[in-house]
Amino acid sequence: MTPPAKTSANPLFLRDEELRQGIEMLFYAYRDFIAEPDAILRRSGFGRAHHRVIYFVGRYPDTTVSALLDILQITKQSLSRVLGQLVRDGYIQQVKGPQDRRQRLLRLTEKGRDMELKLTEDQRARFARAYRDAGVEAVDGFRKVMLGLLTRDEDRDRFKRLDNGSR
Amino acid sequence: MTPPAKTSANPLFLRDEELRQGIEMLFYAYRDFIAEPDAILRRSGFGRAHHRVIYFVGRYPDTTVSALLDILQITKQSLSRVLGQLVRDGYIQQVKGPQDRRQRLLRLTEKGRDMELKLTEDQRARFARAYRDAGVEAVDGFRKVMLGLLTRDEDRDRFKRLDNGSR
DNA sequence: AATATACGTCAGCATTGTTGACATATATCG
DNA sequence: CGATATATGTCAACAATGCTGACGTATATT
Repeated sequence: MTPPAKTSANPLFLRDEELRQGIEMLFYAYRDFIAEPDAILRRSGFGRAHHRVIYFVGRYPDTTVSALLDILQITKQSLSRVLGQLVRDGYIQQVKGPQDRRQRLLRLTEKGRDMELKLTEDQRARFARAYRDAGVEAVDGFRKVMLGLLTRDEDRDRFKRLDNGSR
Repeated sequence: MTPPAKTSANPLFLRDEELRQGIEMLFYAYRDFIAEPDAILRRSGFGRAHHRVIYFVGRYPDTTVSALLDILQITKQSLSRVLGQLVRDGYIQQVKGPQDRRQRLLRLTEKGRDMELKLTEDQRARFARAYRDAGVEAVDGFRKVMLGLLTRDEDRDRFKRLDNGSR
């Protein structure tokens, strides 16, 4: 009838400690991950939301507004504000969908591409270093856990196995 | 003199693809990670910033304001706003530091503890599921990579190896 | 022809970050 | 002891980015 004790001999406590470490690692990693882009954006008069839009438009050229909304999980009004600025300032170009002419397909301009590379430079370097130091096996474990954290299968599907063609 | 081609035979492209998948996994994981707490907070009239304060005060009882600022990496004015609300609403209690009486040591009240558990319930369940599905080896890799992503050694030091006492 | 969908827009509000300035209590140093 | 540094708090203004609600237009589908 005694409550679970918080000692290292208690497996329930160990488990909670492990889970909380995960929570915190995610917090710290994300905090550090956005620090450098945020500083760059600040100097350019933009914010984190602009970065996300630039990133995913660069990643999925000719994507639709709906698809972008589904990725970002924000309202169209929130997206509209930053997207409008990026279009007006010449970072993103909109073209009517060839099949469905209601769509506005999004793509980066040269200027947008330059900005995208500048913004993700630190983030890519950060992953390059972490991956290199941890080793391929650890990277595989990292991916497994990260995918397990996601809510939707459709998001997991975005990460098809990397193939180096050596078959 | 040809530029690097974006084909699956090109190792540079493969590498960039791998790094970008890392970037995106972090984005999606974080997005999903905060969705449920955000919804709860919204109903309680709080925001994400309140969650972070409640979480870390719960994690490090009797921590100082400075230590909390160092974790959150925000200004004291930003912290002050949410911390003040949490103290006024009875979630957090402040006591003068016994050694250094300039300090205001922070700890959760019963009410604060309840809220903390409610807020992290989904996050802990999320990690429990991801860890279980991925396996212990993957978890180890996950931790290695996550720690590699951090900027500061002092943050890495927060994650001492888990010890199950079986030595 | 009616209805649904894709997208845009205006307006207002809340949260959360910032900078800058200033105040108080307490600790430390010379 | 007196000067200085540190820990914390506070007021004010501003910017970015979420949200809800309402309404409008163009195009596709039924």
